[in-house]
Amino acid sequence: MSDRSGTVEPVKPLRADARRNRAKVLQVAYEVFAAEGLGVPIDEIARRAGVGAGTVYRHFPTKEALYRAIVVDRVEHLVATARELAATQAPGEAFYAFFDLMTTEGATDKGLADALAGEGIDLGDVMPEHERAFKDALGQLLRLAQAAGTVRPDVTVADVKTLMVGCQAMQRYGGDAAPERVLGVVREGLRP
Amino acid sequence: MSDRSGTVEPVKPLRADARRNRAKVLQVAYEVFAAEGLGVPIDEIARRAGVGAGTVYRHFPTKEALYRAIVVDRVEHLVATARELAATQAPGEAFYAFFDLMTTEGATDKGLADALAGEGIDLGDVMPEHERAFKDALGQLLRLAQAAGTVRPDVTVADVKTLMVGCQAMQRYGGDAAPERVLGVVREGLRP
DNA sequence: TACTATACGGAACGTTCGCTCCGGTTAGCC
DNA sequence: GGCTAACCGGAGCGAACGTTCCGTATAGTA
Repeated sequence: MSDRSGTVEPVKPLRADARRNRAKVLQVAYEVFAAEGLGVPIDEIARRAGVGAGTVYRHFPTKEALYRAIVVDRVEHLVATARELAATQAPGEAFYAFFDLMTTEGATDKGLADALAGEGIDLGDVMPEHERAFKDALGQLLRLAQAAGTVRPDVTVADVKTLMVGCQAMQRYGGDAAPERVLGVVREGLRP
Repeated sequence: MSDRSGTVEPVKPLRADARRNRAKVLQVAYEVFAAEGLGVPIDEIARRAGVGAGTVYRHFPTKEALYRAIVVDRVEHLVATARELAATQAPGEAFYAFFDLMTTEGATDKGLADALAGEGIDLGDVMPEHERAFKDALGQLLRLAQAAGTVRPDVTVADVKTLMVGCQAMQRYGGDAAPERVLGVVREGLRP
Protein backbone atom coordinates (compact mmCIF):
# COMPACT_ATOMS: atom_id res chain seq x y z
CA MET A 1 0.00 0.00 0.00
CA SER A 2 2.99 2.31 0.28
CA ASP A 3 4.62 2.06 -3.14
CA ARG A 4 4.03 4.63 -5.87
CA SER A 5 1.63 2.63 -8.03
CA GLY A 6 -0.77 1.79 -5.25
CA THR A 7 -0.37 -1.98 -5.63
CA VAL A 8 1.33 -4.27 -3.20
CA GLU A 9 3.24 -6.69 -5.44
CA PRO A 10 6.95 -7.08 -4.50
CA VAL A 11 8.03 -5.45 -7.78
CA LYS A 12 9.88 -8.12 -9.71
CA PRO A 13 11.82 -6.14 -12.36
CA LEU A 14 10.20 -6.60 -15.78
CA ARG A 15 11.99 -7.95 -18.79
CA ALA A 16 12.94 -5.32 -21.38
CA ASP A 17 10.28 -6.28 -23.95
CA ALA A 18 7.66 -6.49 -21.25
CA ARG A 19 8.45 -2.99 -20.06
CA ARG A 20 8.30 -1.69 -23.64
CA ASN A 21 4.96 -3.32 -24.31
CA ARG A 22 3.45 -2.13 -21.06
CA ALA A 23 4.38 1.46 -21.81
CA LYS A 24 3.11 1.23 -25.37
CA VAL A 25 -0.22 -0.19 -24.30
CA LEU A 26 -0.59 2.50 -21.64
CA GLN A 27 0.06 5.28 -24.10
CA VAL A 28 -2.16 3.92 -26.86
CA ALA A 29 -4.98 3.18 -24.43
CA TYR A 30 -4.78 6.70 -23.04
CA GLU A 31 -5.10 8.29 -26.46
CA VAL A 32 -7.78 5.95 -27.77
CA PHE A 33 -9.97 6.03 -24.66
CA ALA A 34 -9.74 9.80 -24.39
CA ALA A 35 -10.58 10.29 -28.06
CA GLU A 36 -13.18 7.58 -28.66
CA GLY A 37 -14.53 6.65 -25.26
CA LEU A 38 -14.26 3.62 -23.01
CA GLY A 39 -16.32 1.52 -25.41
CA VAL A 40 -13.31 0.65 -27.52
CA PRO A 41 -12.58 -3.10 -27.12
CA ILE A 42 -9.38 -4.33 -25.54
CA ASP A 43 -8.63 -6.29 -28.71
CA GLU A 44 -8.61 -3.00 -30.60
CA ILE A 45 -6.26 -1.39 -28.10
CA ALA A 46 -3.99 -4.41 -28.41
CA ARG A 47 -4.07 -4.25 -32.21
CA ARG A 48 -3.15 -0.56 -32.30
CA ALA A 49 -0.37 -1.14 -29.80
CA GLY A 50 0.96 -3.96 -31.94
CA VAL A 51 0.54 -6.68 -29.32
CA GLY A 52 -1.83 -9.54 -28.60
CA ALA A 53 -4.80 -9.30 -26.29
CA GLY A 54 -3.14 -11.67 -23.86
CA THR A 55 -0.28 -9.23 -23.40
CA VAL A 56 -2.63 -6.47 -22.38
CA TYR A 57 -4.28 -8.71 -19.80
CA ARG A 58 -0.96 -9.85 -18.41
CA HIS A 59 -0.05 -6.27 -17.53
CA PHE A 60 -3.55 -5.09 -16.62
CA PRO A 61 -5.63 -7.99 -15.34
CA THR A 62 -8.87 -6.21 -16.01
CA LYS A 63 -10.16 -3.41 -18.19
CA GLU A 64 -10.80 -1.27 -15.16
CA ALA A 65 -7.24 -1.89 -13.97
CA LEU A 66 -6.15 -0.38 -17.27
CA TYR A 67 -8.30 2.72 -16.65
CA ARG A 68 -6.79 3.13 -13.24
CA ALA A 69 -3.24 2.72 -14.47
CA ILE A 70 -3.82 5.40 -17.09
CA VAL A 71 -5.24 7.84 -14.58
CA VAL A 72 -2.45 7.21 -12.09
CA ASP A 73 0.09 7.76 -14.86
CA ARG A 74 -1.48 11.05 -15.87
CA VAL A 75 -1.81 12.38 -12.35
CA GLU A 76 1.81 11.54 -11.57
CA HIS A 77 2.81 13.43 -14.69
CA LEU A 78 0.77 16.47 -13.69
CA VAL A 79 2.12 16.46 -10.14
CA ALA A 80 5.67 16.30 -11.45
CA THR A 81 4.99 19.24 -13.75
CA ALA A 82 3.50 21.28 -10.93
CA ARG A 83 6.52 20.66 -8.71
CA GLU A 84 8.89 21.57 -11.50
CA LEU A 85 7.06 24.82 -12.18
CA ALA A 86 7.07 25.69 -8.49
CA ALA A 87 10.82 25.24 -8.39
CA THR A 88 11.58 26.92 -11.70
CA GLN A 89 9.30 29.92 -12.28
CA ALA A 90 8.59 33.06 -10.30
CA PRO A 91 5.87 32.44 -7.64
CA GLY A 92 3.36 34.77 -9.24
CA GLU A 93 3.83 33.20 -12.67
CA ALA A 94 4.14 29.51 -11.81
CA PHE A 95 0.49 29.27 -10.76
CA TYR A 96 -0.86 30.76 -13.96
CA ALA A 97 1.54 28.73 -16.08
CA PHE A 98 0.15 25.57 -14.50
CA PHE A 99 -3.39 26.86 -14.84
CA ASP A 100 -2.90 27.44 -18.56
CA LEU A 101 -1.29 24.06 -19.00
CA MET A 102 -4.15 22.31 -17.28
CA THR A 103 -6.82 24.12 -19.23
CA THR A 104 -5.29 23.75 -22.68
CA GLU A 105 -3.21 20.60 -22.81
CA GLY A 106 -5.51 19.04 -20.22
CA ALA A 107 -8.40 18.86 -22.68
CA THR A 108 -7.31 15.33 -23.62
CA ASP A 109 -7.38 14.33 -19.97
CA LYS A 110 -10.86 15.81 -19.84
CA GLY A 111 -11.88 13.39 -22.55
CA LEU A 112 -10.78 10.51 -20.39
CA ALA A 113 -12.33 12.01 -17.28
CA ASP A 114 -15.67 12.42 -19.09
CA ALA A 115 -15.54 8.87 -20.33
CA LEU A 116 -14.96 7.64 -16.79
CA ALA A 117 -17.59 9.94 -15.31
CA GLY A 118 -20.01 8.88 -18.01
CA GLU A 119 -19.49 5.32 -16.88
CA GLY A 120 -20.17 6.23 -13.27
CA ILE A 121 -16.56 5.91 -12.10
CA ASP A 122 -15.55 8.55 -9.59
CA LEU A 123 -11.94 9.65 -9.96
CA GLY A 124 -11.74 10.90 -6.39
CA ASP A 125 -12.02 7.52 -4.76
CA VAL A 126 -10.28 5.54 -7.49
CA MET A 127 -6.95 6.90 -6.28
CA PRO A 128 -7.22 8.79 -3.01
CA GLU A 129 -3.52 9.18 -2.33
CA HIS A 130 -2.83 10.50 -5.82
CA GLU A 131 -5.66 12.96 -5.43
CA ARG A 132 -3.94 14.16 -2.29
CA ALA A 133 -0.55 14.46 -3.96
CA PHE A 134 -2.14 16.54 -6.69
CA LYS A 135 -3.85 18.83 -4.23
CA ASP A 136 -0.63 19.24 -2.29
CA ALA A 137 1.30 20.25 -5.40
CA LEU A 138 -1.43 22.62 -6.52
CA GLY A 139 -1.70 24.01 -3.01
CA GLN A 140 1.97 24.86 -3.01
CA LEU A 141 1.61 26.80 -6.27
CA LEU A 142 -1.48 28.56 -4.98
CA ARG A 143 0.05 29.58 -1.66
CA LEU A 144 3.10 31.01 -3.38
CA ALA A 145 0.95 32.99 -5.79
CA GLN A 146 -1.28 34.30 -3.02
CA ALA A 147 1.77 35.32 -1.02
CA ALA A 148 3.08 37.13 -4.11
CA GLY A 149 -0.27 38.89 -4.47
CA THR A 150 -1.21 37.57 -7.93
CA VAL A 151 -4.20 35.49 -6.78
CA ARG A 152 -6.97 36.68 -4.47
CA PRO A 153 -6.46 35.30 -0.99
CA ASP A 154 -9.90 33.83 -0.29
CA VAL A 155 -9.93 31.03 -2.90
CA THR A 156 -9.03 27.52 -1.75
CA VAL A 157 -7.26 24.66 -3.46
CA ALA A 158 -10.61 22.96 -4.00
CA ASP A 159 -11.96 26.11 -5.64
CA VAL A 160 -9.05 26.26 -8.05
CA LYS A 161 -9.29 22.61 -8.93
CA THR A 162 -12.98 23.03 -9.63
CA LEU A 163 -12.34 26.07 -11.80
CA MET A 164 -9.74 24.16 -13.79
CA VAL A 165 -12.15 21.31 -14.40
CA GLY A 166 -14.69 23.82 -15.66
CA CYS A 167 -12.15 25.48 -17.91
CA GLN A 168 -11.16 22.14 -19.37
CA ALA A 169 -14.80 21.53 -20.22
CA MET A 170 -14.96 24.97 -21.84
CA GLN A 171 -11.90 24.22 -23.94
CA ARG A 172 -13.16 20.84 -24.99
CA TYR A 173 -16.76 21.71 -25.76
CA GLY A 174 -16.23 25.36 -26.52
CA GLY A 175 -17.46 25.18 -30.10
CA ASP A 176 -16.95 28.49 -31.82
CA ALA A 177 -16.41 30.56 -28.70
CA ALA A 178 -13.21 32.59 -28.41
CA PRO A 179 -10.96 30.66 -26.00
CA GLU A 180 -8.95 33.71 -24.91
CA ARG A 181 -12.03 35.70 -24.01
CA VAL A 182 -13.68 32.81 -22.19
CA LEU A 183 -10.61 31.83 -20.20
CA GLY A 184 -9.83 35.50 -19.69
CA VAL A 185 -13.04 35.87 -17.73
CA VAL A 186 -12.01 33.18 -15.27
CA ARG A 187 -8.41 34.27 -14.91
CA GLU A 188 -9.54 37.83 -14.33
CA GLY A 189 -11.83 36.61 -11.61
CA LEU A 190 -8.89 35.01 -9.83
CA ARG A 191 -6.90 38.23 -9.51
CA PRO A 192 -7.14 40.04 -6.17
CA MET B 1 -38.12 18.06 -41.40
CA SER B 2 -40.40 20.85 -40.21
CA ASP B 3 -42.13 19.30 -37.20
CA ARG B 4 -40.95 19.83 -33.66
CA SER B 5 -39.32 16.47 -33.03
CA GLY B 6 -37.07 16.59 -36.06
CA THR B 7 -38.43 13.40 -37.64
CA VAL B 8 -40.38 13.25 -40.88
CA GLU B 9 -43.07 10.69 -40.10
CA PRO B 10 -46.63 11.85 -41.04
CA VAL B 11 -47.59 12.07 -37.36
CA LYS B 12 -50.26 9.47 -36.85
CA PRO B 13 -51.75 10.40 -33.48
CA LEU B 14 -50.69 7.84 -30.88
CA ARG B 15 -53.10 5.86 -28.81
CA ALA B 16 -53.42 6.97 -25.19
CA ASP B 17 -51.47 4.09 -23.65
CA ALA B 18 -48.77 4.42 -26.29
CA ARG B 19 -48.34 8.11 -25.50
CA ARG B 20 -48.17 7.34 -21.78
CA ASN B 21 -45.55 4.65 -22.23
CA ARG B 22 -43.45 6.76 -24.56
CA ALA B 23 -43.33 9.61 -22.06
CA LYS B 24 -42.52 7.27 -19.17
CA VAL B 25 -39.67 5.61 -21.07
CA LEU B 26 -38.28 9.00 -22.06
CA GLN B 27 -38.27 10.26 -18.51
CA VAL B 28 -36.85 7.10 -16.96
CA ALA B 29 -34.16 6.83 -19.63
CA TYR B 30 -33.16 10.44 -19.06
CA GLU B 31 -32.70 9.95 -15.36
CA VAL B 32 -30.99 6.58 -15.57
CA PHE B 33 -28.60 7.48 -18.38
CA ALA B 34 -27.66 10.76 -16.73
CA ALA B 35 -27.06 9.09 -13.39
CA GLU B 36 -25.45 5.79 -14.41
CA GLY B 37 -24.12 6.29 -17.90
CA LEU B 38 -25.10 5.00 -21.32
CA GLY B 39 -24.01 1.48 -20.46
CA VAL B 40 -27.33 0.66 -18.80
CA PRO B 41 -29.13 -1.97 -20.94
CA ILE B 42 -32.40 -1.21 -22.68
CA ASP B 43 -33.99 -4.12 -20.83
CA GLU B 44 -33.18 -2.36 -17.59
CA ILE B 45 -34.70 0.92 -18.79
CA ALA B 46 -37.79 -1.00 -19.84
CA ARG B 47 -38.02 -2.76 -16.49
CA ARG B 48 -37.76 0.47 -14.51
CA ALA B 49 -40.34 2.11 -16.76
CA GLY B 50 -42.67 -0.82 -16.18
CA VAL B 51 -42.86 -1.89 -19.83
CA GLY B 52 -41.39 -4.61 -22.04
CA ALA B 53 -38.28 -4.20 -24.15
CA GLY B 54 -40.37 -4.45 -27.29
CA THR B 55 -42.29 -1.35 -26.27
CA VAL B 56 -39.12 0.68 -25.96
CA TYR B 57 -37.97 -0.40 -29.42
CA ARG B 58 -41.36 0.37 -30.96
CA HIS B 59 -41.06 4.00 -29.91
CA PHE B 60 -37.30 4.35 -30.36
CA PRO B 61 -36.10 1.99 -33.06
CA THR B 62 -32.52 2.12 -31.84
CA LYS B 63 -30.68 2.94 -28.65
CA GLU B 64 -29.15 5.98 -30.29
CA ALA B 65 -32.60 7.15 -31.34
CA LEU B 66 -33.48 7.10 -27.66
CA TYR B 67 -30.45 9.26 -26.82
CA ARG B 68 -31.46 11.74 -29.48
CA ALA B 69 -35.07 11.90 -28.34
CA ILE B 70 -33.95 12.60 -24.79
CA VAL B 71 -31.63 15.39 -25.86
CA VAL B 72 -34.25 16.95 -28.12
CA ASP B 73 -36.73 16.82 -25.26
CA ARG B 74 -34.33 18.52 -22.87
CA VAL B 75 -33.32 21.23 -25.31
CA GLU B 76 -36.92 22.04 -26.11
CA HIS B 77 -37.57 22.38 -22.40
CA LEU B 78 -34.61 24.73 -21.95
CA VAL B 79 -35.60 26.86 -24.92
CA ALA B 80 -39.13 27.20 -23.59
CA THR B 81 -37.76 28.25 -20.21
CA ALA B 82 -35.47 30.83 -21.78
CA ARG B 83 -38.35 32.34 -23.77
CA GLU B 84 -40.56 32.48 -20.72
CA LEU B 85 -37.87 34.23 -18.70
CA ALA B 86 -37.30 36.74 -21.49
CA ALA B 87 -40.98 37.60 -21.50
CA THR B 88 -41.46 37.61 -17.74
CA GLN B 89 -38.43 39.07 -15.97
CA ALA B 90 -36.62 42.36 -16.25
CA PRO B 91 -34.02 42.31 -19.07
CA GLY B 92 -31.04 42.64 -16.75
CA GLU B 93 -32.27 39.86 -14.48
CA ALA B 94 -33.62 37.35 -17.00
CA PHE B 95 -30.17 36.53 -18.31
CA TYR B 96 -28.70 35.78 -14.91
CA ALA B 97 -31.77 33.84 -13.88
CA PHE B 98 -31.31 31.58 -16.88
CA PHE B 99 -27.59 31.36 -16.24
CA ASP B 100 -28.19 30.19 -12.68
CA LEU B 101 -30.80 27.73 -13.81
CA MET B 102 -28.48 26.23 -16.38
CA THR B 103 -25.55 25.91 -14.02
CA THR B 104 -27.42 24.43 -11.06
CA GLU B 105 -30.40 22.45 -12.31
CA GLY B 106 -28.48 21.69 -15.50
CA ALA B 107 -26.03 19.42 -13.68
CA THR B 108 -28.22 16.43 -14.52
CA ASP B 109 -28.12 17.37 -18.16
CA LYS B 110 -24.37 17.56 -17.80
CA GLY B 111 -24.35 13.95 -16.72
CA LEU B 112 -26.08 12.98 -19.92
CA ALA B 113 -23.87 15.25 -22.00
CA ASP B 114 -20.76 13.68 -20.49
CA ALA B 115 -22.04 10.21 -21.15
CA LEU B 116 -22.66 11.12 -24.78
CA ALA B 117 -19.35 12.91 -25.12
CA GLY B 118 -17.59 9.99 -23.48
CA GLU B 119 -19.08 7.79 -26.15
CA GLY B 120 -17.84 10.08 -28.91
CA ILE B 121 -21.26 11.50 -29.79
CA ASP B 122 -21.20 15.20 -30.65
CA LEU B 123 -24.31 17.02 -29.49
CA GLY B 124 -23.83 19.86 -31.96
CA ASP B 125 -24.44 17.81 -35.07
CA VAL B 126 -26.93 15.38 -33.54
CA MET B 127 -29.58 18.09 -33.69
CA PRO B 128 -28.46 21.17 -35.61
CA GLU B 129 -31.81 22.96 -35.73
CA HIS B 130 -32.36 22.55 -32.00
CA GLU B 131 -28.89 23.86 -31.36
CA ARG B 132 -29.89 26.91 -33.38
CA ALA B 133 -33.15 27.39 -31.49
CA PHE B 134 -31.23 27.27 -28.24
CA LYS B 135 -28.71 29.81 -29.41
CA ASP B 136 -31.48 32.09 -30.63
CA ALA B 137 -33.25 32.00 -27.29
CA LEU B 138 -30.02 32.53 -25.38
CA GLY B 139 -29.04 35.30 -27.80
CA GLN B 140 -32.25 37.13 -27.06
CA LEU B 141 -31.59 37.02 -23.33
CA LEU B 142 -28.02 38.12 -23.84
CA ARG B 143 -28.89 41.02 -26.11
CA LEU B 144 -31.46 42.34 -23.69
CA ALA B 145 -29.02 42.11 -20.79
CA GLN B 146 -26.26 43.82 -22.74
CA ALA B 147 -28.67 46.60 -23.75
CA ALA B 148 -29.62 46.96 -20.09
CA GLY B 149 -25.95 47.19 -19.20
CA THR B 150 -25.74 44.15 -16.90
CA VAL B 151 -23.46 42.07 -19.15
CA ARG B 152 -20.26 43.29 -20.78
CA PRO B 153 -20.89 44.01 -24.45
CA ASP B 154 -18.05 42.07 -26.06
CA VAL B 155 -19.10 38.52 -25.12
CA THR B 156 -20.93 36.49 -27.74
CA VAL B 157 -23.63 33.86 -27.50
CA ALA B 158 -21.03 31.18 -28.14
CA ASP B 159 -18.92 32.53 -25.28
CA VAL B 160 -21.84 32.40 -22.88
CA LYS B 161 -22.81 28.90 -23.91
CA THR B 162 -19.24 27.77 -23.39
CA LEU B 163 -19.10 29.41 -19.98
CA MET B 164 -22.31 27.69 -18.96
CA VAL B 165 -20.95 24.31 -20.00
CA GLY B 166 -17.89 24.96 -17.90
CA CYS B 167 -19.97 26.01 -14.92
CA GLN B 168 -22.05 22.88 -15.18
CA ALA B 169 -18.89 20.84 -15.03
CA MET B 170 -17.79 22.82 -11.97
CA GLN B 171 -21.11 22.13 -10.25
CA ARG B 172 -21.03 18.47 -11.09
CA TYR B 173 -17.43 17.70 -10.28
CA GLY B 174 -16.86 20.49 -7.80
CA GLY B 175 -16.05 18.22 -4.90
CA ASP B 176 -15.61 20.25 -1.74
CA ALA B 177 -15.24 23.63 -3.41
CA ALA B 178 -17.61 26.42 -2.42
CA PRO B 179 -20.14 26.72 -5.26
CA GLU B 180 -21.00 30.36 -4.59
CA ARG B 181 -17.39 31.46 -4.66
CA VAL B 182 -16.57 29.46 -7.78
CA LEU B 183 -19.62 30.58 -9.73
CA GLY B 184 -19.20 34.07 -8.35
CA VAL B 185 -15.87 34.33 -10.14
CA VAL B 186 -17.47 33.62 -13.48
CA ARG B 187 -20.53 35.81 -12.98
CA GLU B 188 -18.32 38.66 -11.84
CA GLY B 189 -16.28 38.29 -15.01
CA LEU B 190 -19.42 38.75 -17.09
CA ARG B 191 -20.27 42.14 -15.64
CA PRO B 192 -19.21 45.18 -17.69
C1' DT C 1 26.08 -21.13 -27.55
C1' DA C 2 22.92 -23.50 -24.70
C1' DC C 3 19.54 -23.31 -21.14
C1' DT C 4 15.51 -21.55 -18.62
C1' DA C 5 12.35 -18.39 -16.88
C1' DT C 6 9.62 -14.96 -18.68
C1' DA C 7 6.70 -13.00 -21.98
C1' DC C 8 4.11 -13.25 -26.33
C1' DG C 9 0.10 -14.00 -29.69
C1' DG C 10 -4.27 -15.16 -30.77
C1' DA C 11 -7.83 -18.85 -30.83
C1' DA C 12 -11.66 -20.06 -28.01
C1' DC C 13 -15.23 -19.63 -24.24
C1' DG C 14 -18.99 -17.73 -21.72
C1' DT C 15 -21.68 -13.80 -20.99
C1' DT C 16 -24.02 -9.65 -22.01
C1' DC C 17 -26.69 -6.78 -24.80
C1' DG C 18 -29.03 -4.72 -28.83
C1' DC C 19 -32.73 -5.95 -31.43
C1' DT C 20 -36.63 -8.93 -33.59
C1' DC C 21 -40.81 -11.57 -33.58
C1' DC C 22 -45.24 -13.15 -32.44
C1' DG C 23 -49.21 -14.63 -29.63
C1' DG C 24 -52.00 -12.15 -26.43
C1' DT C 25 -54.26 -7.68 -24.78
C1' DT C 26 -56.52 -3.20 -24.98
C1' DA C 27 -58.05 1.40 -26.61
C1' DG C 28 -61.06 3.71 -29.69
C1' DC C 29 -65.34 3.57 -32.19
C1' DC C 30 -70.10 1.85 -33.84
C1' DG D 1 -71.37 -4.71 -25.91
C1' DG D 2 -68.76 -6.06 -29.90
C1' DC D 3 -65.29 -5.31 -33.56
C1' DT D 4 -60.79 -4.10 -35.30
C1' DA D 5 -56.54 -1.97 -35.57
C1' DA D 6 -53.03 -0.54 -32.62
C1' DC D 7 -50.19 -1.78 -28.96
C1' DC D 8 -48.01 -4.72 -25.41
C1' DG D 9 -44.68 -8.19 -23.09
C1' DG D 10 -40.97 -11.00 -23.05
C1' DA D 11 -38.65 -15.11 -24.98
C1' DG D 12 -35.06 -15.81 -28.19
C1' DC D 13 -31.35 -14.82 -31.75
C1' DG D 14 -26.89 -13.29 -33.28
C1' DA D 15 -22.98 -10.43 -32.60
C1' DA D 16 -19.63 -8.23 -29.76
C1' DC D 17 -16.70 -8.13 -25.96
C1' DG D 18 -14.10 -9.27 -21.64
C1' DT D 19 -11.24 -12.78 -20.16
C1' DT D 20 -8.60 -17.30 -20.15
C1' DC D 21 -5.39 -20.72 -21.83
C1' DC D 22 -1.59 -22.76 -23.94
C1' DG D 23 1.86 -23.68 -27.44
C1' DT D 24 5.61 -20.76 -29.22
C1' DA D 25 9.29 -17.23 -29.11
C1' DT D 26 12.72 -14.51 -26.87
C1' DA D 27 15.52 -11.97 -23.24
C1' DG D 28 18.78 -12.76 -19.81
C1' DT D 29 22.69 -15.56 -18.09
C1' DA D 30 26.70 -18.63 -17.74
